[in-house]
Amino acid sequence: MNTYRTHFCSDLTLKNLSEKVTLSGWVDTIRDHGNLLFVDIRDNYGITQCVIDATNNLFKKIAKINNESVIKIKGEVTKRNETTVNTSLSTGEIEVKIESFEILSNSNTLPLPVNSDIEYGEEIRLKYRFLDLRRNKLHKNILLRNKIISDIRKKMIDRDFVEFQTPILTSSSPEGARDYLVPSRLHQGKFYALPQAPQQFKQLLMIAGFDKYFQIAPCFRDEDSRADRSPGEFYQLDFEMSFVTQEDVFEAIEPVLFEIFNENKKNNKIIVSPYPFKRIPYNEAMEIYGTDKPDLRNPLNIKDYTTVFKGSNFKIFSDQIKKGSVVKGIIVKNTGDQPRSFFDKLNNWAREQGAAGLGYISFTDNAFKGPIAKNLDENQLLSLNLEVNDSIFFICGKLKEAQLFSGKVREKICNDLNLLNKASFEFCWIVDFPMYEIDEKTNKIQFSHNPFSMPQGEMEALENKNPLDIKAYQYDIVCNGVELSSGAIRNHKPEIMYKAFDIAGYTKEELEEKFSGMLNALKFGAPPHGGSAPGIDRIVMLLADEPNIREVIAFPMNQQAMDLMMDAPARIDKDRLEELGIKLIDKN
RNA sequence: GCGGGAGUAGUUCAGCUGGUUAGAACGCUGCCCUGUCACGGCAGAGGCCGCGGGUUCGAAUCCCGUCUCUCGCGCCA
Repeated sequence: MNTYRTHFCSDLTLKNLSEKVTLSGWVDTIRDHGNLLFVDIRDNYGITQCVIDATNNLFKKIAKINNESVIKIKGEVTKRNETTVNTSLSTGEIEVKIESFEILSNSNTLPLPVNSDIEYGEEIRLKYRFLDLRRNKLHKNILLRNKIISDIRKKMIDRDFVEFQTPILTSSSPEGARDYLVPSRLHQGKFYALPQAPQQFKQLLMIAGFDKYFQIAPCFRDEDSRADRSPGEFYQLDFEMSFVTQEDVFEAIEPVLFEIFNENKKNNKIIVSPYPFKRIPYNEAMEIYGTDKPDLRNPLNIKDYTTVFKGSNFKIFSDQIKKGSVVKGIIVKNTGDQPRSFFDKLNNWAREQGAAGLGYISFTDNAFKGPIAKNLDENQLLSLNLEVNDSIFFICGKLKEAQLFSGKVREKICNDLNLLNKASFEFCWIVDFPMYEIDEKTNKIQFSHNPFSMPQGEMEALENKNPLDIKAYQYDIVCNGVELSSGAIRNHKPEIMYKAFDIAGYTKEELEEKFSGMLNALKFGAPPHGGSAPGIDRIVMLLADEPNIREVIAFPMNQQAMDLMMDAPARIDKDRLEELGIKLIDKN
């Protein structure tokens, strides 16, 4: 190939026997037998074993090389003796007999071993990220990420989506997160904001007539991190389409997601749910799964048992029902014969979670057991429809909190009993999100999602319906309990926009001041349009089967939003601050 | 901002209800070793037990404070 190498470290096989080759790469391991030594040389593509014996005068020099030094070796490809073949390497049938070598770059003693798969602390991994990235797992994850992104790009372009770049320095957008701000030198006292998403720009591109937009878009939000939420920045497959209904958007992206998952899954045993994906209305998701991002691999469902307990002798529940509470229950198969401790542990867990407890009834040998059973009469017990060896767990509370806690119980029991079919990706759409909700602190009506979504029923619904009953053309896509994206059919009519904001307590003037660019554009002929934006990092995380998003990002920040390698954020020289017209205040 | 877990050698960890010189493995240094692939063997160096204070004859261990990392909650419409 060139002066550094004729082959990659994954290339050589018996076909290359007797060839004189040159390899360059990192010293993975040296095994020194005194008069014979092996060097495993590693590059992006693989590992090749090289060998030298003490009759060669280079022997002593090679023996002293540190791991992870970069070397170039020249030598002859030789066949390994049958007993010494290594079947776990693609190059395991040959080795290279070293004839000469050159150290291209020395490595100090490593703070973090590279040739090992054991877990290390995140602090050291992030500080020496370049070493961590050399290691097998992370290296593979990043290559997978690249493959997924290039696949996405191909598939979107094949479907006539057009790729755009949108500004990084922009102004605050309508999303609800905190913006990252960048001070302006030319306009002192004013700030740019990094985009939380290219939401307004993609809508403007639709208004500009480009019909189908997409972008592998960087998004910036100054919010606290989670295991599946990178601090600061993340990437979305942002897309938008003109002249479409909600169903058209679903039909456009479902095959892309299905193929991405099906073509990049770890092995062929993994099943990807076929499209069209299940559509679940928000209210139904809350009723059956107790969450708006259900993991459909979990076989447990929540049902309502309020009527069973309404007139029952179980005072704890029936009294609460009189005050407006509901009772939710989860039937779990094959648990009637679990020991008392199983139920006690769950009860204790529920208390730790802040619930009063977790009552249950189990049905075995045609008898109902458990602390609640004696409080129900026969008809009430039979109406539970339990089969032999079923248990049912009850949650009582105000609707929303009962739903949410039932969701936690559903997840907890599923995990404890290991009921999840891990070898599958189960997609669903959550649709019909409410347009508005009540702010519990202020009791005021506010947007529950993106204020730019089109309300179902449009102007007619805004004028005549109770705002809390209005649904939006707003949808999420969920996979295995992970929210991959939010999307919507947008509101493209200014008069509906004014009305929608009016209901949430914004005057026409406030709206025009905040979103003048967008609003103005809608007045010059905006097509009906909508889209969505699946999170790239989360897609890679699912496909790489990683529990933490930092494992699929080359250079992530830590939980405190610091880059330990580049030392960001950092203090800025006084001169620079002065230039920007910024004076720091000492909060202490 | 709040709650859980963690912080001991370069690294991953052990170290009991307080007790003499703080251990192991990997890595590092030196020596031995011609078929290993996590090579093996012998020897050695390496520690402010996160930091500060307190209790005690005595603290890695108990108490208080503080810092750092991490998971969750709030937050992310």
